[in-house]
Amino acid sequence: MTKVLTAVAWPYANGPRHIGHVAGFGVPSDVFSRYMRMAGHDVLMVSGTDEHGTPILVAADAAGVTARELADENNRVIVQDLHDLGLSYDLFTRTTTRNHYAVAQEMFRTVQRNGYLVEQTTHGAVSPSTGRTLPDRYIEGTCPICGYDSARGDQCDNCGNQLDPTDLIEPRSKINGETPKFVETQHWFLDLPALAAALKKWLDEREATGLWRPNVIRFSQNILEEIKPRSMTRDIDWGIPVPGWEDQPTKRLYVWFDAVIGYLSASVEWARRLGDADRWREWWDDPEALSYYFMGKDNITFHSQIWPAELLAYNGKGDKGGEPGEYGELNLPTEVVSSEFLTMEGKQFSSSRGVVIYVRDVLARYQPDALRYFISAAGPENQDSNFTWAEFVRRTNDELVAGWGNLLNRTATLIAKNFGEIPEAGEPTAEDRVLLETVEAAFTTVGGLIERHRQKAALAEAMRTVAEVNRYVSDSAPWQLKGDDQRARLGTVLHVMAQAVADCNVLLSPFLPHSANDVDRVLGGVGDVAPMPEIREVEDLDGGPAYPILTGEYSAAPRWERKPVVPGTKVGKPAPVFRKLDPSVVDEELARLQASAS
RNA sequence: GGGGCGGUAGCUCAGUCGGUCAGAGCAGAGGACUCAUAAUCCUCCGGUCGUGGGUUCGAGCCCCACCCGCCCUACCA
Repeated sequence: MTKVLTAVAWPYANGPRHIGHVAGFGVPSDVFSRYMRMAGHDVLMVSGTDEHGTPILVAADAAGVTARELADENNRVIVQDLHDLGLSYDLFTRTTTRNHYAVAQEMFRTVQRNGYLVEQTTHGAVSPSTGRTLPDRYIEGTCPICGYDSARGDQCDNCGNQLDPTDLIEPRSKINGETPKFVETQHWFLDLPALAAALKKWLDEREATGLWRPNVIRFSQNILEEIKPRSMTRDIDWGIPVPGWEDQPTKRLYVWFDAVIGYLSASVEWARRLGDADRWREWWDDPEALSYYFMGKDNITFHSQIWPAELLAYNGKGDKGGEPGEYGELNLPTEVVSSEFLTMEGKQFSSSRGVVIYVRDVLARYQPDALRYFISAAGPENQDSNFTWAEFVRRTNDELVAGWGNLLNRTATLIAKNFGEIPEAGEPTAEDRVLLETVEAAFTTVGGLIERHRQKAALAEAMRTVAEVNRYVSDSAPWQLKGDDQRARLGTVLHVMAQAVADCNVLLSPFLPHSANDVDRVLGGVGDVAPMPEIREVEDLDGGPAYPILTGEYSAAPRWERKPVVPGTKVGKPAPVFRKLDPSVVDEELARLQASAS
């Protein structure tokens, strides 16, 4: 049994999340975790909402609420979405807990003590009215190169040149239009160059495993070449106070410095809530433990450079040496599993332009497993992929309903009509044996593919197995086995079908957990194939405000192997598990999209 | 500008060590069956693997150039 940390990207709480987000980190991390648990590993799956940073402040100002109020609201929406999708977090928390503040500050202090945080004077833009940092992207003005009047501080969208905000002619704040003030300001910089050699060594070792996706390892190695110190504090009054700068309430930790620490702080919180406060160390301090980080490609920098750099600095493993802090020597990521981007009807998702489908809107109208199926079958695993409603309807109707759902129905109906319970198997024929061997072999192939993060291939293999069973049913034609003299053969065929369907259900359960439980009930079980997360309202462990978490008890998941069906189990006439979609939903959804985009 | 990814059947995509690798699903045509949410099963149709060179006994696969699309470029997260 291996300790496996599934570290899932933290959804940013400036609004509800769209299906591109859950396609990138949510569903793949859950499929992986569910499978690894079934394969006998000790999985700890953690995440939470990321709630600091400028965009949340800006959104809160626009809504006339405080940043905390906005974060509270979006945290709830996101928790509900992830719950409804059936994502099996051991703990889904948030970055505004006191526990997280304490862990982030401990990391900062130790990294600082080890010498990897250096104070530097820099200049940046601030808003004169609020004193807050104005990030480059929040400044616009006239491009000095092409004269475009809405160039951003970091780049001109018209001519594509990279800019410095001080280059802009007549710069103005995108937030309130005022003229930014360029000031000198002190910040703590993470000394990445002092960690570059250690980072390179770690990346080279990771590359040598051959397991990382080519895009990810190449990109990670590439950005190492132009490594520079990077500021880990900001002029902002929303975020985690900077240790040693408590007297300066407008200086806070950079949101990314603390967000990645969430993986550690959530593990700590999980252990504390379990009443076994040091339990998290089994995933973090034991070099044998494995850790997999799931995210979209825009997060690679932070997971294959910033976070490992923080860990190396904390461990005292850079050029400047040092000693680990109270958390001990922490494990660096085993694998950064980044996905690419999902596009929406051929266009990039954009909340501001209305090119977006929110998770909750999909879940309000369609089954969660229909979305999970689409994402698993056609998601942006190794390259960008496109979501279209037509394809969503087709995948649901032709593959989920017509392929898998129909196999279940014909099996259950035949059993219900002829026996009312799963019959005993008689002497198997060669065909029976071949089918059962084929299905059983799929545990190895599908499992191996999931383990190597090739979920599209894994699901395709599972669905190919479903097709094999459908073929067996057609070839065996149990509906033609009518006389008393054929009753024993009929029983055997139906027994084999029941076994094969039960096996397929286990194979599909990491992808389709909700329906896996429904399928189990159709076959006379109690629906305990795929444990589900629950939302729980909890007190902050250290006296902060209460909040909802996502957690669950997943140890009851079945093993990743054949579980023999039990003859005599009652099977009644089935009700469909999967809902077929009317083709008209394509036009309805496209009209909806059109309306929101205009 | 720099870096990266992709361009394979009408559509969506597999093809991980250069040697049955020219594939799957859908769409289209025909047939079988009737247990099943008109689902299922079988057969057929279908490609100059972006373009042009090169390496090799042999190239979707390796090298070079070019065309097209997308992404990243680190003070958005």
